[in-house]
Amino acid sequence: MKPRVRFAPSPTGFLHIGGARTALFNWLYACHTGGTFILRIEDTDAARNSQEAIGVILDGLRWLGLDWDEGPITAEVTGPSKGDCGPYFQSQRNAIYQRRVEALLSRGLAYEHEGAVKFKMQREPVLIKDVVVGEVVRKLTDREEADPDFVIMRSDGQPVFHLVNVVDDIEMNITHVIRGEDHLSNTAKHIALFQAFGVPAPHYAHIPLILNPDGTKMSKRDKGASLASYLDDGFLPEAVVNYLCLLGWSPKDNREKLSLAETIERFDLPQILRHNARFDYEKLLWLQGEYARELPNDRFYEMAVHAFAKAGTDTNRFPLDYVKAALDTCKGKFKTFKELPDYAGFYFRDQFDYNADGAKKDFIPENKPRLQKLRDAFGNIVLFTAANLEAALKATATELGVKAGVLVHPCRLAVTGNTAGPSLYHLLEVLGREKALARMDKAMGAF
RNA sequence: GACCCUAUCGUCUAGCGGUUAGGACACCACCCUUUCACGGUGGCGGCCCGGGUUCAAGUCCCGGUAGGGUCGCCA
Repeated sequence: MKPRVRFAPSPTGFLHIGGARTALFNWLYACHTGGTFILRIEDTDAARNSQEAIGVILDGLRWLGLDWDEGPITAEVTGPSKGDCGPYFQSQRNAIYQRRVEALLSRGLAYEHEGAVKFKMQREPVLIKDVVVGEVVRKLTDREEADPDFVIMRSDGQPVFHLVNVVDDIEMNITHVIRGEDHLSNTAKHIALFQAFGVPAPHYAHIPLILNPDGTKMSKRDKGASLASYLDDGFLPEAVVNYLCLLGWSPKDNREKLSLAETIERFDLPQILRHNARFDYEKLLWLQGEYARELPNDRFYEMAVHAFAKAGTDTNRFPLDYVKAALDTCKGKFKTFKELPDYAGFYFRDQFDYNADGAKKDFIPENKPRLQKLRDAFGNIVLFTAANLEAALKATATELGVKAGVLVHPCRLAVTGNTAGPSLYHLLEVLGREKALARMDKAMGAF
């Protein structure tokens, strides 16, 4: 029988990076084994569910490219779905839970208590066989010792997580439960429930958690906790996926950058690490740079234009050839697309401030006549190309008896306002004679 | 408080009883270079502590310590 795995998030309004990694590992395992990946929405807590919150989950998974074989198609709880085990929203499966609870009740395995229904939990330790962690003997805690039973249906008739989780795993024929290690202790309850229903428990694989850089638990508020923040910050999903694969799993051959196909090929449950991992933003940034550099041009332009639009710059007001030429000078020189509007904004506006440190260093009296001479040399160029600009600048430098850098720095600052940026000669060519010379003229007034 | 999991450079990791403990990110230096980035070379830096077992322990066992998780009519 082919594995059937599921990602079962609850709609809290955001998708945690750790949840995304759990989804990824489930998806990878399904792909690796030719199994089925199911998306089930655990929206039993009516108080904090909303269609928007569900949309966040679907959008996040789609952005990462984690397509599901069974589950909802839209964020609408009564909307269409794919697969034969629906509904895939737990809020729509109440009759099923009701029947299961009644079955336990009638067999004396559960009982009513203050309007709620409690499950009769065994007092003996439970053996959890985990593919990742190994065999774990879970004893009762002191509080559980006092009352080992737990609520499976609230007094308002709504079922509780432990119950619905197990019932749906049974109903949906889940063979492998791959989830965060925060569920390991609860697994004893789940195993007891499976026994009560007379169904063998699935295989369990509890994966380590993702922690903050300082080792503390990564909660909602922490930087980088939300998957959506990576989309907002202009990361590439393939970089995020690649990075997430490296947290708690390793290809073991000293490689970091892996294609999805290779990862699917190599991924398996037993080699998942047992210890938690801290999130390293710098390493993600490095992978982002790796993927950004080799982005196909069409996608690069699309993302770049979008990044500018988001920053309030409509690049469509400029000729397409100009935009593309401008972007070509930037490719591979920045990492996240969020950086781009600052990096190359000078192509799309004539008003900008000069970098203060740069101005202090380069806009000094002795550079003014030099910049004037360079401006004149540029003005005499017939074809305003990078090669000709470079030749003119170097000739001018020789004539003045200075190194090229002496002219390069003030010139860059004059035409871009920045001390760093694309290749000077290429950006001048793209900018064109008129703008380039005008900006140099204007800068000389700032000395 | 109880129960469970974990422990290799700052971080992510390789390691499966015998290694000069390897790689990546970050950091530092140098090279390349008009800036930045890329690339190249080199460097810094680690087996949590204490007991065992063994000819031999990062690797196995026990204890400690530290970190994380769980014990809800949240999921």
